[in-house]
Amino acid sequence: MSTASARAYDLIRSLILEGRFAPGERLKEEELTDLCGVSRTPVREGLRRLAIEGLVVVTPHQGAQVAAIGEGELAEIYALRAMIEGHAAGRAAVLIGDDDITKLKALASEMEVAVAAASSDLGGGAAELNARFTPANSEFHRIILDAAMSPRLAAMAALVVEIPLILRTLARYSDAELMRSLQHHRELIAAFEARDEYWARSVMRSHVLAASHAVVRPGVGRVQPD
Amino acid sequence: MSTASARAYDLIRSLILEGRFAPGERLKEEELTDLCGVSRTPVREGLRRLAIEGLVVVTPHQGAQVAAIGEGELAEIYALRAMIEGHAAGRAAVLIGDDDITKLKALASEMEVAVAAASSDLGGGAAELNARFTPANSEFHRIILDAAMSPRLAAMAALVVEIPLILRTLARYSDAELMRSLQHHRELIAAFEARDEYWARSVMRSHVLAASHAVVRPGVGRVQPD
DNA sequence: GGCCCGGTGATTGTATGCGATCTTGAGGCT
DNA sequence: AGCCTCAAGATCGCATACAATCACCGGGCC
Repeated sequence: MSTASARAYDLIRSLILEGRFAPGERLKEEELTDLCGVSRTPVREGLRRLAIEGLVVVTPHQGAQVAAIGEGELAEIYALRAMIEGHAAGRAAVLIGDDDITKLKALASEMEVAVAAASSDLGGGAAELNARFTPANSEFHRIILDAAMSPRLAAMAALVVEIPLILRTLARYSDAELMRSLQHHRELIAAFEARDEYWARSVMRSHVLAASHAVVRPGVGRVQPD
Repeated sequence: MSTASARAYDLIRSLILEGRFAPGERLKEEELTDLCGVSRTPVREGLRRLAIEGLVVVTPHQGAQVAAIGEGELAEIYALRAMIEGHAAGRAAVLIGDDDITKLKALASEMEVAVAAASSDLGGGAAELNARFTPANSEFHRIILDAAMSPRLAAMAALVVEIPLILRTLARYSDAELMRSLQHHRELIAAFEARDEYWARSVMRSHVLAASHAVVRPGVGRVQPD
């Protein structure tokens, strides 16, 4: 139990990402105080941090509420994410170490196993997929981001990576889209091993934009062209 | 005097940007309390905000210190800035209104006048340039960013726009570089009037990358290719 | 003489109290 | 009936007090 502020931040954040708070719902500081077991001061700090990450919005003298995002906004977020993570992948291709590539391979395998297991027993597969695929996928992307060795880039990524998670969209992925996602992971690893930053960036962009189309269906509108 | 928190944030921020605190210098909360005339609580909030914007770094139980950035880091920051502001310019080209374009023209003229005045009376021109050119330039970029209508994009820009200002690099611009900068402004306006997002993005990228080379001299290393 | 260790001062982290501001509801006026 | 006004309740913002932690320094031990 290091700092109370970190605990408040982590707890509120996970509650939001788990969907325990509805988008737009007002978050009263005192209420969160009871939930976290800490005082209002660290709660406030955590809330401000989340506000900057875009998970909540705070309006002066009115408190915080869970961020609610529209379709067009989501499309823009994915476009930004493609740009940011593409850039990160490009840098990572130059800077990444062999040990990290090894980890990426392990994670790619794990995701492949998860998808295979989910498609074999149909029905209850979605939940299991969320439980096994999502953490590995997050870790996969995190390793690449860390390999880029740019704290500012990481801060930018934080602004756009977590928002889509509020919508927990994985269940809407079709089998074809999942397979394509797995192939993207393998292709990224190949690009890293070739130390080809342009290739890595292109694949990552494709990866994110493909996910974008899986989430915001009718057509994502403007897409970042090369 | 709206909120004390905002005042603390603004004051500390401007003090850092004015160079009143040396990079790496430790910022004690109580000391800032005296400077701002507010309590420690809003000072802490402002400090955390600045930390996320990258102007200061806070280490637990050790307080905050002004961010110190190296050459390589600066090059990376400019690369990110080219990417972010380029994207913003592209979006702005589609979304910007005629009134904003009018404002951009006025600002471009003002900067041209400032440069002309500075080059006529040589010597003390640099200070005047900083006083007249820099605010107009900041406003110019801010209008474009606002026209992009993406709060997350604006948040990303905040991460990379202000850091180079710590180094107050304008004095190192050569006359040729200044002229090129002015031409970029005019070309950007032309791209906006043509509603050509690709053109606008390219020009903005050029604009930022040119500035990058004016600041980190020996060669900025990797540059974001098309 | 160098290194480890504990005490002390300073500084940050947290809790709580008070004042300011906003929201909400009822009541009166147009 | 609809709108405005205003008062009560609730909630946020800020200040201050207390607790936890860390850095520094002097002394003892190896």
